[in-house]
Amino acid sequence: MRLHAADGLLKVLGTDMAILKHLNDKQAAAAMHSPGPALILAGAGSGKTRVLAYRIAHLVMEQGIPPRSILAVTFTNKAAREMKERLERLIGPSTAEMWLGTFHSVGLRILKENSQLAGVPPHFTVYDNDDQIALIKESIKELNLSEGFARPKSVLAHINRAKNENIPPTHYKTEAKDFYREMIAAVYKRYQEKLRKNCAFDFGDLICEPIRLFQRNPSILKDYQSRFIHMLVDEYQDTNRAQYHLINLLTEGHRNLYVVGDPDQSIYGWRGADISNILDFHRDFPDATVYKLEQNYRSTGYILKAADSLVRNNLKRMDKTLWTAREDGEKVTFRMTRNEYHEAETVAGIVTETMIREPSRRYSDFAVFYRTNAQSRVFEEYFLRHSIPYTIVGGLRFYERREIKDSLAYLRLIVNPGDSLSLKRIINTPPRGVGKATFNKVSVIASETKTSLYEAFKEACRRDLLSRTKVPQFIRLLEDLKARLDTMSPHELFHTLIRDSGYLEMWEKEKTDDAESRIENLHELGSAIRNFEDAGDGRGLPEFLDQVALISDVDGYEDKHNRITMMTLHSAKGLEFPIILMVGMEEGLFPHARSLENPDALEEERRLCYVGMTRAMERLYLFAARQRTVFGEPRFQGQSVFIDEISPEFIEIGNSFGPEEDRNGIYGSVRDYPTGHSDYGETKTTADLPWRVGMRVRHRSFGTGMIKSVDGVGESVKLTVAFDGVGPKKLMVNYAPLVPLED
DNA sequence: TTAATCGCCGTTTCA
DNA sequence: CGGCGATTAA
Repeated sequence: MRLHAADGLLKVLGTDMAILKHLNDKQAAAAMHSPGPALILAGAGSGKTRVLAYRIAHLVMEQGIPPRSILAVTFTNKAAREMKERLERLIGPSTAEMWLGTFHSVGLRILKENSQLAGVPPHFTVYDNDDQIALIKESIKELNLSEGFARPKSVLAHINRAKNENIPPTHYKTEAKDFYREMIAAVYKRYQEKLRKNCAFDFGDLICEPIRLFQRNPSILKDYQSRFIHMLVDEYQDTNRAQYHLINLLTEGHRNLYVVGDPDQSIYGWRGADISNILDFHRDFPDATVYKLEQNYRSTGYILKAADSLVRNNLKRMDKTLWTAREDGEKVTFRMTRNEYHEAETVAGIVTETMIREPSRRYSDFAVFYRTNAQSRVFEEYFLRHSIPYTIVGGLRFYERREIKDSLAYLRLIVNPGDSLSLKRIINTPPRGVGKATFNKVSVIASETKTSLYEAFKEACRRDLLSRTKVPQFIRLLEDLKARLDTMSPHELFHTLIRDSGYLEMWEKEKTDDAESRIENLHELGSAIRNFEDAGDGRGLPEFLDQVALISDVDGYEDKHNRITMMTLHSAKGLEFPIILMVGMEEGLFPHARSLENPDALEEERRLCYVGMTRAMERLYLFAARQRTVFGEPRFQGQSVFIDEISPEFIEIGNSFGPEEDRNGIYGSVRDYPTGHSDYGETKTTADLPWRVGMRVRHRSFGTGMIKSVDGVGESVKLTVAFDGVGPKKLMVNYAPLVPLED
């Protein structure tokens, strides 16, 4: 039965035939599940994305479900985009009618479609973390609380947690047991009022507000319920309470809820993810069919077994056994290094050596995973210095840079003049003669007239209070651009704005390298806007700003460049690489110190480690540093418990020191590492080494050659060797199969 | 009002 | 070590 003509592959093949051909039995059964609730327990690398795609194809092509009646939620925009491309190939362009996005983008879309009922103008703003902090600081000040007691960061954590559980300020207040919680409740209330005054939503609101909208307008909910006949949720183990609530509302009539997930990969507990959503799925849907996908297609045997032996240490766990038809491959390797510099060097050594030994290798085959973003710096420096191509996913995000946030604030203000936070950010950037005193004066006008700050500044201009400042001409510029919002192209508007507001000039006259790169970033933002525009269907500035707000780290990541990828373990979810190098495997860093006293948090760290390990297809290396500089102070932490928890038969444990240091034991040679600038804490000199310029050597694959130069010290020595007939190669003696040639 | 300097403080992970 | 807020000087 094929009610919907489509142009994709499956039109010719027959969908179910294709499913039987391209999926294994378990996958096929899951993809062809008949209506009603289903839980797909999909282990790492078990092909869940494929199942999800074929499931949707099956619904459309065989069950005759119109694409517009399908709502599919993924974890990142990138995953959504990939799913969309895949489906397009399978079923053709009707894919465009489906709702396919992240929870946040779906929430945003619902709110945009019903902005009036949600009580905001259609061009509301989405606030990010920094905006949230700024708003909370304002709230704390206004309530005359001290920032020492009400620390903005932890207040935000509490508020976010409440929103993750769909708890509104009023409810929070009645539950508040102690003084601290009452304080939080007060800030939460004030914060929420401020959000509305600014015509803004935060991330939590993108889930909670649709829920509220539906509860207050049952007919609207009905519309969505009858529209979306099937709902599919990927990464179900990472949904939070509020999302769970939203899912239940949307599916309560037809109960066609199809969720895919893996409890062992739940790593967002700190973001409110509630693992019991998946563990207790059978309680909510006793009639649900459960499908288990346990065949792993990604990793070699030892990698999989090592990861499995680790995660088995968790007590709160659904039992499952992943297996692979692939060969055992190489054992997982653990290496203790001297310090973080030596760690970077060792990692780089393995990469370059592998590149030399295996000619078909590309840099993009490698990924470095770490627990915290701060760890990337050392690697970045090392790779930069040694011209090893790399790319970093996440970290200081493009859209979080100051110049970008400033320009976005300018743009937001034009789209949403109610956004007082953005106004506050840029009213005196560049300096326009608006200091504290002036600002307060205008704030008073705002509260007297009960308008936004922007209106208040306009009013102040009218009253001629700001003639000493550059505000009047600035306001004129904004008004002018606001009027041209619909006629002028977004990138033109952007360029006019940063030019005429003096923002660009502010950086131009600085003439530092830093300022120069900021200007480059501004141009890059300009082209990002232009690309967005060119991508089509009349989407303008407001849509651009929405999209920017929901962008994630991995969203922009493309592996087409031949570079080593570096990212946090959290960003690594859903990706895979032939060779993985996981660094910083030290107690206190990974598992992180803050999880050590809490068993649940420790289990989450362990799952995070599991996620990282299972990204590896062929080889997995783990590293720790014996000494690491934290807060500018040297710290010594032992190797991670996770190393000890991996069954010894799957892992080979060693260190990257010479035998001499090894003899000193773990802490024995501490004083050998001067805190000064002696490169890698190494005390040996090149004189100790057998390698000398001019010496002849033999390499297993390159044959014989002569040493041209010797760089570095100790066993981190790098040699440049001119091989006879092969040419010059850079090698690390540590890893290169190199022997001196006796003449 | 603005710029410069001092001292404190705290590190996960993110849409 | 680095970022931010508060304090001070111009």
